[in-house]
Amino acid sequence: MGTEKGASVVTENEQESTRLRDERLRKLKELKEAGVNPYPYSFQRTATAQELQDRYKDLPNETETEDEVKICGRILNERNTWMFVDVYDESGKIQLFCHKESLPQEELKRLKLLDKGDFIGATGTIRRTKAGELSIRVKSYEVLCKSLLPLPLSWDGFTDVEARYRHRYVDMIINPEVREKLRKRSLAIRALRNFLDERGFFEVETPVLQVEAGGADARPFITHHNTLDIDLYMRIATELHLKRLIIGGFEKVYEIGRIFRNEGISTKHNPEFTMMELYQAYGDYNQLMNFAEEMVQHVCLQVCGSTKLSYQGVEIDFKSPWRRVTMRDAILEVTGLDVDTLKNLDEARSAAKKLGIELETQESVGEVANTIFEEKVEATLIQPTFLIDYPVEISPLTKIHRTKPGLVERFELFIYGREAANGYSELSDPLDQRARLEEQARKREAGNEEAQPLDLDFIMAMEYGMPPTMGIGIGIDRLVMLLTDSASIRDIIAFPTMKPQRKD
RNA sequence: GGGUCAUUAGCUCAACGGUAGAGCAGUUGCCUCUUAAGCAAUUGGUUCCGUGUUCGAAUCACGGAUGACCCA
Repeated sequence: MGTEKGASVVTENEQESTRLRDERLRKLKELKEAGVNPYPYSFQRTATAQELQDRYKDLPNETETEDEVKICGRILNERNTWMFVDVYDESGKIQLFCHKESLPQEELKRLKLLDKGDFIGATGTIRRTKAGELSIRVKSYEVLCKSLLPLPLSWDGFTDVEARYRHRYVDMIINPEVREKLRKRSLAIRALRNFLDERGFFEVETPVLQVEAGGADARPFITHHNTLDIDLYMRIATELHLKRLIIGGFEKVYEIGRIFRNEGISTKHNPEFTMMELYQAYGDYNQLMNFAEEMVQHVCLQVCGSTKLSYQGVEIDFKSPWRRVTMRDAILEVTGLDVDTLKNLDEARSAAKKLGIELETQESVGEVANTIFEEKVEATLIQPTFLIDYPVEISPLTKIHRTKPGLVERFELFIYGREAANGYSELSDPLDQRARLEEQARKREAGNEEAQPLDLDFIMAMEYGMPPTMGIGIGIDRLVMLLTDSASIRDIIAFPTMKPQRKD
């Protein structure tokens, strides 16, 4: 089979016998024969590694204490034939000092049966060595788990990108920054949730399995319900259900949920990702931009301790207020082209061509304008920027602009040249909504797989009446990428989607 | 979807058409000592898979797999 580095020890469904694993099996057997249970049930520690480091930070070198502690964790290094053992728990590292004068003869000999990667629980007294390392003079220890596979511990690190993502648990053991980034992700989501909860928002959960996957321009995953014998789609947005909740009488709702889009995989795209969408009745997109910049700034402060951060060597400042620029002005600034002067599709297409942009299926001035923006302007928006007032043609769920014909009251937030959020004054006119979704359905018929389906139940809900509403979706993964200075979305997803290894 | 590059021991990497190697880890022995870190000896390979070219292929060609980066 085609193997890859880091996985040759374990193939998909079988465990290859290897000399390194066999050594450990031998030790496992010897432990059992000595009456040791290598997989016991629990261990009561009295302190974590970091607690001890903090508690004894002023203990001078070459000092012994009588303070007895019990610690546990995974062994990641050993020096001088198991005299010094580095044990790591979630909080950090503590060194064990296993001296023949402190350990019973039998346990001293049994150290040989340990390996890096094993879990151990140790009891002993606190001391600091002459080299300044806080240690535990071990009086006794017990094996808490015998590991069978060797960890990729090498001075040069565990760097093979593919192996790291495929065996993320190993990556987490070896590379502490993996855990740190996931911790920050959790912190960011908690900060977001706290922010919304404090403002009276109601957290909801809407269906992942849907008969029609609407609310965004994307291709869905298809799945199948056996007893109903129907195909269902995995959601590509939470928008249409959250609006139904607004219609149902909730005035402030949000959902932080997994979204599935059947698209390519890249450093910025994972097929499943997390989105926060919120809807609030009686607000419009101007109010929403104020709210969004306050919210994102809050999350940034909570996670990074500052509104300024460095992303891939570029300083980004999340301090509000953020620049707001219309799509027309942004294009004008960068290209010198005023899209308001384009009277028809032909003019738009030739203007785009002059800018060196190749067009494909764009069938309206608005779509061409959006393409020009994406090609020429998007990458220049480094600091947080609200791009406002989008063409109606690409915004089927958005309310018509109150003063500018052909435009809608929509913004997208760009940071580091990437889309980070999308918000608008929600379309509440059911007749207009029906017309716009029918137009989308027409595009779908014409072969555009990303055009939105006609969700008749959603239209019906709208006909019962939806108050003026503002709504926004924020891509959590991309935000966390910024907050953790991660180049790849895979770095902030615990188990990113990987193509399986083919077996031949 | 297109291009470029990568894949060799558990990990990190050499070898560039002529006997597959190193460091680390592993094993054994000595040592009760440390901070990449004791000393000595030593094991370990489907060179990602397949088909060619060649007297001879990790190396060259073609096809495939997976990944990374860039582009659309």
